[in-house]
Amino acid sequence: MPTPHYGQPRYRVIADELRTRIETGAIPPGALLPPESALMAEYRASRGTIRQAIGVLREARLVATEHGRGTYAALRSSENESGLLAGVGTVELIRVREVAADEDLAEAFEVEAGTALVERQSVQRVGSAVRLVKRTYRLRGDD
Amino acid sequence: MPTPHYGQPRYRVIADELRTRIETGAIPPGALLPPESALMAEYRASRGTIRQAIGVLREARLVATEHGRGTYAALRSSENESGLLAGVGTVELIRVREVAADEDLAEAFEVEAGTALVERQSVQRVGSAVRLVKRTYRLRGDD
DNA sequence: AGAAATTTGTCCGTATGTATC
DNA sequence: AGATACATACGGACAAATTTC
Repeated sequence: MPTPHYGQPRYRVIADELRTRIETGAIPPGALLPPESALMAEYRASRGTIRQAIGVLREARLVATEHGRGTYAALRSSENESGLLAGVGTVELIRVREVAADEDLAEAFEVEAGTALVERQSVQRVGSAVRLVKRTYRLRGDD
Repeated sequence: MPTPHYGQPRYRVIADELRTRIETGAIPPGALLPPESALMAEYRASRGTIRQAIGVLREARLVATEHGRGTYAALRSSENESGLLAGVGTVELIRVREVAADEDLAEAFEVEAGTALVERQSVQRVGSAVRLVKRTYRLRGDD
């Protein structure tokens, strides 16, 4: 199979399909997703494509992956596992994730509430103390 | 070379090296990074690895890529501090209000959830369309 | 305790399509 | 038209963490 990207790329289609499985409970919270090898067979896609699809879900914090174990559907309470405290710089990007637009954001972007937005959170430190937290929101279409 | 290393994936090492070049001014703001082919030769890495490294910097908004052009070092002074895209469109402060800290914010500021924070929301427009919404959070009385 | 199997992580090389200069 | 760069997709390989036998 060469590379026809008509419309949606395959990894996005696969990501959406897996997202639906998680959101409908076909894959319950905390459960393991099928291993990459199984998804390769099911979707007849290469491993790279499967991993790219899972990467989309991971960025959206819908799944979490552990080396040697597998990829789990996220638990609702495991939201604050960012734990990126390495930088000494003044501004540090903490995370990027997809969130559903609340009413305010939906009104600003003129979309329906619940539309997926990309949220970036960063913190500004003075010494070790957090001075400010910044969250920016963009449409998924990007810049 | 099969796959040496570990301790740090190659693409992260390359990303860190490029980040240093940008932050030290070896690659000045707005300047083009070397093309992928040059980085491939310099680091003896495959294209995918180079692109992955650049992807890390792009996500952190340290660089920006343009189709058919190349990858530029970001204009740190105006772009990184504000989180906005330099010089594009108009910025308008929408509102200031007090909100209760959610779990993420409480953890960042090292206070209890529910502590009052000052939230400022502003939007960046290009024409009439909203490009980006920014929300900043500070402790009350901290400016 | 140890070896094998499973699963994810990373890297390589290649190929095709698309967009811009 | 040609060069450059990006997006997507494939296949193969070895490394590392975990589980299973």
